[in-house]
Order: sequence, then C-alpha cells, then structure tokens
Amino acid sequence: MPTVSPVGAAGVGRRDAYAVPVRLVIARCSVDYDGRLTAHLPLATRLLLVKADGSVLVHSDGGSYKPLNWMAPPCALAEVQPGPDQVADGVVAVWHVRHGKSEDRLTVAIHEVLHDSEHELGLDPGLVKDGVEAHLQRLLATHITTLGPGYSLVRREHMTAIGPVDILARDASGSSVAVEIKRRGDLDGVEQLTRYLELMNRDPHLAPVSGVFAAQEIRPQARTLAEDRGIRCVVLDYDALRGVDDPGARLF
Amino acid sequence: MPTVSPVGAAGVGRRDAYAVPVRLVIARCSVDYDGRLTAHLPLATRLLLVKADGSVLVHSDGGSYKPLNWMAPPCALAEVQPGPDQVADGVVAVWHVRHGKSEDRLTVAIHEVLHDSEHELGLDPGLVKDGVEAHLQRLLATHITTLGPGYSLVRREHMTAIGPVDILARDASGSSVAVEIKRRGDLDGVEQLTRYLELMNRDPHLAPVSGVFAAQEIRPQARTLAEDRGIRCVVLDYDALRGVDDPGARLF
DNA sequence: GTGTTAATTTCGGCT
DNA sequence: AGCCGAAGTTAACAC
Repeated sequence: MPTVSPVGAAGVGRRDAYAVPVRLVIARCSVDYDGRLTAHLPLATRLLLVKADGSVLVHSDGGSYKPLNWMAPPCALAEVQPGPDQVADGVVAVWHVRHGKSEDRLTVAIHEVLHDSEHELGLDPGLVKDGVEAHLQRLLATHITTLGPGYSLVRREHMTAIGPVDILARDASGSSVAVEIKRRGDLDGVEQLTRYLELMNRDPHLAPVSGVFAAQEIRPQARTLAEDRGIRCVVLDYDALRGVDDPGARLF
Repeated sequence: MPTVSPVGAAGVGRRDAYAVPVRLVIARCSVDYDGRLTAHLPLATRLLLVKADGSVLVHSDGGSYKPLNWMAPPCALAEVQPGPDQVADGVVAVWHVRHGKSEDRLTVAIHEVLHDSEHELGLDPGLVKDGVEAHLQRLLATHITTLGPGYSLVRREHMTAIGPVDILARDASGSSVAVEIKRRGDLDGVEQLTRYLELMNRDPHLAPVSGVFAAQEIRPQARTLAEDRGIRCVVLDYDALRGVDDPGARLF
C-alpha cells in the first residue's frame, strides 16, 4: 500500500505555481546566515538555486543532498545594490533573503555570475513510497499471527496518556500485548515501549501487559536492553509479510 | 569559538575535484528508486543535479532543501540506451545510478532535455558555524556561576558507565551537580539526565547528586517531567553568556 | 495549528 | 569502520 506525498502544491510564498520558474545561478559568492545559529561561507564558486516556492539553496559540488546553506519557505528574496565597501571588494550584487515568520536571514554577496537561467517546472505529481513504518504496521496488524499462533489484534494506534502504542494485541491466553514497530530497532524504541508498558500495567483493565519490539532490523544494544526488561524481540521480514498479503505482487 | 566543516575534499567517487564539473539538467523525466525502500516519481519536469562527488539529486521547484529523490556518494552514473518499450513511450535516454556499497539504485527515464550545462565549482572552503551545543557547554563551563552563586566546575564530559555527563559541578554547599545541556530541551534530554543521576547516585563518592537541565529553550512537557523528578531547569541565554565572555564581539 | 514521531534522515565526533 | 548523538534537522501524521 504505497503512500503519495504531493510536492509543490500551494506553497506559501508562491504566487502561481505555473508562472514562477526555478532559477539556477552559478556564482562566485560568500554567504552569511543569521538565525538559529550564525554561519558563514567564504568566497567560492557555488550553485544558487531559487525555487518557485521561494526557498533558496546554496549548493557546493559535494556533501550529499544537503545544501551548504539555505532558507526555507516562506521567504522573500530581494536583490540590492552592494555598499561602497562591498563594491571595493568586488561585489556586484547582494541577495537579501528574509524568512517570513522568524528573524532568520541569509545574505549572499555575489562577486561574479557565471551562469543564470530560469526554467519552468510546474507542479510535481509527488513521490510514491513503499516500505516504510506505516506499511509495516498495517501489514503486521493484518498478519498479527506472525507474533505467534492464537494472537489477535485489538487495535492499531492504541492511545495512552503519553502517546499511541503502535499495536495492541492479545496472545493465545488472552493477555494484553503492546507492540512497538520500528524500521530499525534502536534504544529509543525500547525506552518508548518501556514507558508504555509501565503505564499500561497500572491499568487494571489491561494488566498484565507484555511487550513485543518488532523491527526489520534490531540493533544488538537494543535487543540486550529489551530482553533484559522482559520484552520479546521480533525481526520482521517485509517482503515475506507483503508476500503473504499479495503473492508475487510488486509495484514497479 | 566557531567550528569549521570543510566540504568537498577527497569525496569517494570523485576523480579530481578540479576536473569534474557539476552538471545541471532540466528534463521531463520519471524516476524509480529501489534500495532501503521502493519509490517512484511519475513523469514531470524536474532539475537533475549531478555533483562532482558523484551524487545525483532530483529536485522539484518546492519542498525546501530535500530533493524528491537522490543517490548519495559514492555512486556511479551510466547513461544507457532506452529499450524498445521505453522508446515507444518517448524515452530518449536512461540514467542508471548505482550506489557503490549497497544495492541501492536510481533509474531516471528522460523524455525531454530542456537544459543541460556543466560548471566548474572547485573545492569549497566549508561552512563556519557558531552557536551549537558544544559552544553552550564551553560557555556554561566557563561561567558556571550562571547556575547560582558558589557553584564550581569539576569537569566537562564527566564519564559514567553509560556515557558522558555534559558538566559535573559542585554547588555552594559542595554537593555534586550533574548538568545536561541541550540547545532545545526535550523529553529525551530529561530521560538521559535521569539515567545519569540514577547511576551517579549509586556512587558513594558522588552521592547525593542533584540535576540541572540547561537549554536555550525548554519544552513545557520536558520542564514538567524534569521538575517532577526534582531536576532544576535553567534557560540559557547564549548571547548573554557570549557577551560575558567577550563583550560586544561578533564574528561577522 | 500544534505536537509527536519517522527519516533512503545527514552530519560530526569519538572509540 | 562502527557507534552515538545533534541538527538552522525536515517531513508526515494525529489530535
């Protein structure tokens, strides 16, 4: 069951999705950010990407997908004249990017423009994902006997005072079982489940509640902590769960 | 005291930082990712960014700085001829991006190229940051009396069996105080400090140890939990701490 | 809108 | 190289 994440629809700061193009600038520039922290980029040649939704990205030619610096939408870009000192330093243009709500601001001092182009991209239909935690939860809820014969589902997202338990089930003897599901089982997840169990075991309608920590991959430390606390660890096989659900079916 | 994070140096998959340019392609394309999850992008016009370190980014005109899809370095890009079915669908070129170590792969089916250019960026001198947790810790250690008159520093990063306590101090009466520092104080931080306190209070050389939860911003839930456990909450003023350290000094 | 949790997290520091 | 924790995290989802 894939999820769809539409992107680019009605972004704040965008006047018209079809009228505002993306702008690509290659420039020798220095960049200053002042907001939640203070950061500075010395003079170098970089890619400046101004998106239709108003966001500005400063990319180098490395460092994975994260920009060196950026401003998240909604924000306003104003190109201003450089001051006398800046002109003396060789600055030909200055971009002031101000964030709408916060005081965050990004200042780009441009020394040389090597490329500047605009391109109409239009709305993006969005990414279709398959294989994340929500799907694991759905699949395990459907095939709850993966946990053992005689198991039955009570409900998904069972609410407690401190948050929702992923799955509440009953084992063959009718005892309550709280299941925490993760893609990768880590210490945090064990702590989370522990808090739930502590709380739920105070509820006479539910107690005694046992715990199951289910994940596609369980870190050794997490397994040790969980088992030390009497929590059972179950490694989930996503393909097997999906195969049971819909044999041979693949989306793409 | 700013930190420097150099970027673009000696990336795996990069042959020569000065010889491999960045490539910008605007194209109508569909994209498929198969790796830690399965994901698909239907046909639309997007920005394809091929960095010098080998990474590939697929950007739409919105959605902040995160690409719709990407491949992290080290990876290899191969442009192959489309198959007969693809040609019939209007595909003019296919990019196969394979990740070096894992089985991750990204496939871009290009229907129309609207722009294609290459640009030499060179090494980036890197981002200079100021105002993160390490600085708060250093500043608070220097000005430990921020916590109260008579406080003295024992040491920073005091090791325990389960990890380092940010600051170990003594109050005016000579009792031990464990300080957990966060930029934003959240429930996790309170849990962390609670574990430290529990452990340290078992050590007769240290006990009794009281706790201080110090952060630039403390979430209401975290404050409630902390105070319920007898942990004092202190909101840190970074500018004030820095001002005491070096009045009027700003980096940029 | 606010808060909580996951993420193809990324990124940096340390062992 | 692996483990751990922070991040201007960002982004999706429930209340």
